[in-house]
Amino acid sequence: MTERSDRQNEIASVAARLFRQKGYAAVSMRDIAASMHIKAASLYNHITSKQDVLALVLMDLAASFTQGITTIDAADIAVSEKLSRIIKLHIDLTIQNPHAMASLNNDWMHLAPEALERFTEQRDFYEETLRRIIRSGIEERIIHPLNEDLIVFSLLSTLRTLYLWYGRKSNLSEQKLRVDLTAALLNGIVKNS
Amino acid sequence: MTERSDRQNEIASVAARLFRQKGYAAVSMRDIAASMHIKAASLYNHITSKQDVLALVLMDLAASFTQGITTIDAADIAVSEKLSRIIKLHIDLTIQNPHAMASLNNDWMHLAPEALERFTEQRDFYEETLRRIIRSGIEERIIHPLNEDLIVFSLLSTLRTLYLWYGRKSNLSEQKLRVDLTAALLNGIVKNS
DNA sequence: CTTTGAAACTAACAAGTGTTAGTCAATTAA
DNA sequence: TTAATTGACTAACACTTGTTAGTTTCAAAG
Repeated sequence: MTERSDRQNEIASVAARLFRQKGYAAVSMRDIAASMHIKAASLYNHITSKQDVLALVLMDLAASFTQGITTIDAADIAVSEKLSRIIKLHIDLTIQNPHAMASLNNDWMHLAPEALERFTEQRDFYEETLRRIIRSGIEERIIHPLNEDLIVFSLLSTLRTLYLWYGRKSNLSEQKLRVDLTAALLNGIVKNS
Repeated sequence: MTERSDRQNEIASVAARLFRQKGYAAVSMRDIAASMHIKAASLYNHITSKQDVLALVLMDLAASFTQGITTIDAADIAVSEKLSRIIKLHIDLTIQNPHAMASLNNDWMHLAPEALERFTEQRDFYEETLRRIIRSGIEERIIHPLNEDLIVFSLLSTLRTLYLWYGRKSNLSEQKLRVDLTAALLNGIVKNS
């Protein structure tokens, strides 16, 4: 895996936007090319296949999540602080890559077999790490003793689909988003629990 | 819109499963036909187009959500009870239509224009109704005064992606799912809030 | 200048797409 | 028994798909 050229990054950026709108399968190489004002064949001077474009869109972002949660998990901090930082990680990466987040959720199954395996490995690792954090929180009596898988997926469902509505509705600042989202996810929305 | 035939329901059922696996655009009419052990052309004895199949998959389920939240909202019950019932509504409909739920999230933009408009109307109505419920909860001091759009989408993100993991992980009963999910969403996961 | 390299282009391909037309066998209604 | 309907079939259509081959343009390096 060599360094990515500027043009490759442009392709990945344009493709991510289109993938988000219509999904990987509904976007043609001619669509991507037209958005760059070139012809489809010209794309192949920079990439080797359509699946390669998808990998360009996904794999860096997936690696950022892997690296992010690894760092957080290794830190010597309380479980609740780890969770707060994980929420912030998702917010930061979503703001930086809103379009690619859609493909991360919906298009990853169209990766070529080798890339697909690397992707699912990272995804499994991420979920497993988060589950370990949740479990230790339950053992420390810091987290309510609910089903731990349920907690993991309840958190991830919201965090992974942040891209769907950040920026669309009442444009709250990144800071208020983080504070309110952390409160909603960790402390709940109903009073006097 | 006439009554749906048995064969139409079979097509919708098979298509929903395939749409979930690969997405609408990546599923061909020949794929759907092969899953039913007939030829693609034979499908057109029962449906008029591929987009029609998608409408068959989506529109009934969308109507169920609309009807469900309308009934709940009209009931003379506390806000927290409304929220509990909305959570149950999502659980019930997800268990009954796990595959179609995926298309409801990811494939609706491929509907033909008229169906698309009806769909987005219902979706907007659903979100607006939920937001009104949340807002009245905040005004009654029952719900924490967080950003109301954030609360709506935090809840819906989890509820709409239930299909992704129900049945996959530690097979908890429908009852425990409902109880724990309600607790996690409404009361939060961290103690002593 | 000349050469080289990158990056665009045109043209074309084989395969797959949704869909239509026309046919035929079997079940149902008269 | 006959007529009509249903629902499968084969064959084909016009179009789009990802991709390759070969060519041209043009700026940078020698």
